[in-house]
Amino acid sequence: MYRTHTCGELRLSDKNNQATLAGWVQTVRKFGAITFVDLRDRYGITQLLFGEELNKELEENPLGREFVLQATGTINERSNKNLNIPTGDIEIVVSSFKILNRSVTPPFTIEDKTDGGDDLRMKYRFLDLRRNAVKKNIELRYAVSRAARNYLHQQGFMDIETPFLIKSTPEGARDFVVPSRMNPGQFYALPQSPQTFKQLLMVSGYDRYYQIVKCFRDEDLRADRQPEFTQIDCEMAFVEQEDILNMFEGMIRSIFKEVRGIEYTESIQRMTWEDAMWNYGNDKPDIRFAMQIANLNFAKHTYPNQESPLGGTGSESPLWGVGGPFEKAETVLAIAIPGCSEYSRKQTDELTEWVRRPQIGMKGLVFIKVNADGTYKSSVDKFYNEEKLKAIAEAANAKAGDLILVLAGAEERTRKAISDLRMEMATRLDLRKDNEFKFLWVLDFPLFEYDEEGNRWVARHHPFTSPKPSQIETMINNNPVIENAAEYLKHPYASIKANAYDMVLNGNEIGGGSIRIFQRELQEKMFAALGMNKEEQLHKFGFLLGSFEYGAPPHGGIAFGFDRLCAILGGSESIRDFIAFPKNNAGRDVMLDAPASIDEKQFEELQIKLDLKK
RNA sequence: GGAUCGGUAGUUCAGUUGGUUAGAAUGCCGCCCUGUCACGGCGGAGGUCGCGGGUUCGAGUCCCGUCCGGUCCGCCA
Repeated sequence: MYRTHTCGELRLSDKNNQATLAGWVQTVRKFGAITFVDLRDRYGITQLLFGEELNKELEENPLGREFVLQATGTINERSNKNLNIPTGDIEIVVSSFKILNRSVTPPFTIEDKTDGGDDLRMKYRFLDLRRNAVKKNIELRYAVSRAARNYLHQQGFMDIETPFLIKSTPEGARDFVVPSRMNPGQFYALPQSPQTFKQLLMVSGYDRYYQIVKCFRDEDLRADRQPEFTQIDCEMAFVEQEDILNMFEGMIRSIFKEVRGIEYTESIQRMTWEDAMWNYGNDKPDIRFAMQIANLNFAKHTYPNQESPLGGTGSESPLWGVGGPFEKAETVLAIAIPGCSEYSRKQTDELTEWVRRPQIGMKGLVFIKVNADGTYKSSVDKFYNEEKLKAIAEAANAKAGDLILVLAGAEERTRKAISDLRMEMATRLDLRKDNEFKFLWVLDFPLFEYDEEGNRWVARHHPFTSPKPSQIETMINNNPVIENAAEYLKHPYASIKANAYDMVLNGNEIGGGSIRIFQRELQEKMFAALGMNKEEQLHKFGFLLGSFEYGAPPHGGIAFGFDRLCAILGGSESIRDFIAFPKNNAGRDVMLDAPASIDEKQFEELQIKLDLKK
C-alpha cells in the first residue's frame, strides 16, 4: 500500500496516529539537524518533519523539487501552526521514507504564481496541471459537466454517442478531414457538431438526447476558440421554442447553483435580435450595464420599422441637413458615458486613436461633454448650436456630467464600432464585474443572410433551422433567386425570421439553437434557397431528407459552448485555462509538437502522394 | 489572408543616443543553521542577446528577411 491518507485530509483530531503519505516534494526547508518537507498531492499539502537520524539519510540522498516521495510517521501537533493551509495544525514526524522517483529541476515553479511563461507552461503542460491554479479550473470543469449531466438525467435526457468519422458537408466552417486507408482517395470529416445525428435520433424516437461532445472546426483561433472544443449538445422532440427556453434556463440555473452556489432566481430577459442590434449594435449584448445606443441616423432599409429619436433620417433630418461632419454619413450612433464629462484632451485624443485602430477602422470620434451646469462643450461646436447638442444629448439619454461619444459612417461598420466602443468604455469604467451574471435570450434571428460575394443566401444559424411558422408560406411561395444583388434587402427572404435563439451571458454567446425543419418539402426548399440543386441535396443530406418521410416528429435543440461556460464560471477570458491539453494560437499542440508530417509508409498505405502548393 | 506586440541566464524581466567585462530577481549548486512554512546567512556556477543577412570603427540596441509565441481583424452555418 502506497498511502493510508492523502496530503489534504489529516487534522488535529488524527493526532498521534500513524500515517503513510505519498506525493510530490513541493519545498525542502533545511535547518541543520532537522528538515521540513512540504508534500503535495491532488488533495493538498502536508508538512513532513525529518529528525536528526533521518536527516543524515537525507544528506546522502538529497530531495529535490518534484521528487515523488513516500513517507510514514506519526501525526504530531505542530508547535508553530500554519493558518494558511487546512492541514496546518499537524505535521508527520517521519520514521521512514522512500524516494519513489526522482525529478529533474522543473523549468518553472509549481506555485500558484508561477514564474513560467505561457509558452513554457504549455510545453510542459503535465507540470502546469500540477499547479493549484490550473487544477482548480480542471476541477471546475468536471463540476460543470457533472451538474449538467445530473440535471439532464433528471429531466429524462439520454446520453447517446454519435460518430466522429463522418462525411464532409462544406457548409459553414471548414472540416477537418481524415483519409481512409480502406477507401483510397476518400476522406472522412470530423463533425463540426452532431447536428444531423441528433435530429435522426429524434426521428428514431429518443425524444430527449444530450451529449457532452467534442466538435471540430478548421478555422483560425482566438483566446476563446479552439479547433477542437466541447459542446453540451441537446435535442428534444415534440417541443416548441418556449419549451426549450424553459428547459435550458433550468439547466443553467442548476449548473450555477451546483458549481458556484449562486441561486439565480430572476427571470432571464428576452430580446429580439433586431432590438439587440438597434440598442447595442451587437447580437450578444452585455446587459450588466446600460449605455444604450442612440440611433441618431441609420440605414433605413436595414431597420425599416425603426425611427431616429431626432425624427427623420438622412437628409430629411432637421439636424444633419445643415452641413457638418455627419451630413453624408449613412449612420450616426451615439452613446452617453456616465460621469466622464471631465475627460481631458489627452483622454479624448486617446479614445480617438482607439477608434482609428485598424481593428475598429473609424475615421474619427466626436465628443459632446454635458457639463455639470447643463451646458455643452463639443468637438463640433462650430457646426451645432446648443439647441442641437441638447437634442443629441436627450436622444442619447445623457445626464449632466456625461460624455457623449458619436461615431458616423457606413451602417455595418459604425454599428460594430460603437458596440466595441461601448464594451471598451465599460471595461475602463469597471462596469463588467466578474461576479455579476446577467443572462439574456436573444430571439428571432434572421433565417438568412445574404452573401454579397457569393451572390447567394446563406443560413444564419444552419440549414436545418425552421422559419417562424407564420413565414413558412413566404418562404415556400417565393423564388429565392435575386436578380439585383444590391436590392437583396427588398427580397421577401431578407425579412424571414428564424425559430432560433441564443443564450447570452455577460456579452458572451454561451449557447444557441433552433426549432428544426422536420418536413421534407420545407427542408428541400431551404437547401434550394442556399443554392443546392436536387442532386447535391441528395448526395449531401439524402439520409436526412429520407428520414423525414418516415414520421419525423417536430423537434428542436440547443448546444452550449462547454469550454466557454467553464471559463465564465471561473472568471476567465481564456478557455485554454479550462482545457487540460489545449492547442495554441496556430492550432498546434506545443507539447506533442502536433500536427506533424507522417511516415512515408503511412502515405503509401493511404495511397496519397504529397504535392504541397507554394 | 492581414494588423500589432514580444523573443536577452533554467525562469520572469531590465538594458539610456549604437560604445569597456550584458545586469536584477528568482531558480540551481556548495557551506552554515533545531520550528520553518515566500525560512534566513555566506559563497558559486549559469548567456550563440531566436536565426540569417546588412549598415557601422563598433550592434542586445538601427535596417531587411525569417522562425517562434501573444492579442486582434478577416474567418468561425
